Amino acid sequence: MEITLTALRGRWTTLVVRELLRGGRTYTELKRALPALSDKVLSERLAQLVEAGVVERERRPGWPPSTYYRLTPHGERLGPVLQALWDWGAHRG
Amino acid sequence: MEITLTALRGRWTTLVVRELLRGGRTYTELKRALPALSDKVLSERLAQLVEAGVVERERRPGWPPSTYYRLTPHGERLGPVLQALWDWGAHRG
DNA sequence: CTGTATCCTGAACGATACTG
DNA sequence: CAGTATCGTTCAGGATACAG
Repeated sequence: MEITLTALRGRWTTLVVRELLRGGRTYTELKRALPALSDKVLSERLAQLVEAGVVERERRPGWPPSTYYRLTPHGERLGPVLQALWDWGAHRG
Repeated sequence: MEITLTALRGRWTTLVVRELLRGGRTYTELKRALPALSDKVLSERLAQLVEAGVVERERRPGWPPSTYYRLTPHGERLGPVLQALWDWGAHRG
């Protein structure tokens, strides 16, 4: 379970995952969807998620340069779990 | 969902909740169960959880002084959610 | 026993500038 | 376009001392 804490640590990490749960995205698309994140933070979170095996990174050849991010199968399995977490938060206690 | 992030923010928060999912605990019992946490961190996390409506605090009269912590109904509902998170982490994918 | 006060470290964040 | 470099800020956390 320490694993989970390491994989999802960071204030913005789950929001990046949420964006990718809706489908693969390029760097620019993620940036537009999450304007609150600086380039630095977005890059750091993506690298962390790749390292954790949650996200897969694919450089695309051609011009303009493009990098595509998508969830791995492991990352996809995070969907219902995070949904449950958010539902809990939306619920008045 | 920002609510969830605020309520559970902090590296140790979910571990404190996990301990309380097994039943109410006094401060000393929590401290023994989570020896990695300094008094300061344990107090801070408990105060944060009380503030978030996840945990209930009850001072008990008599000697020695004692304070009892237990999950609120809202906190109890966190059980299966966190379990799912930990299961995800335990699963190599 | 159940905390609070103080001081310090390190991680995450934020803003701006710059490169392949 | 997709980042890295740099610098400053903020905040969770660790250690120790002390108080109600």
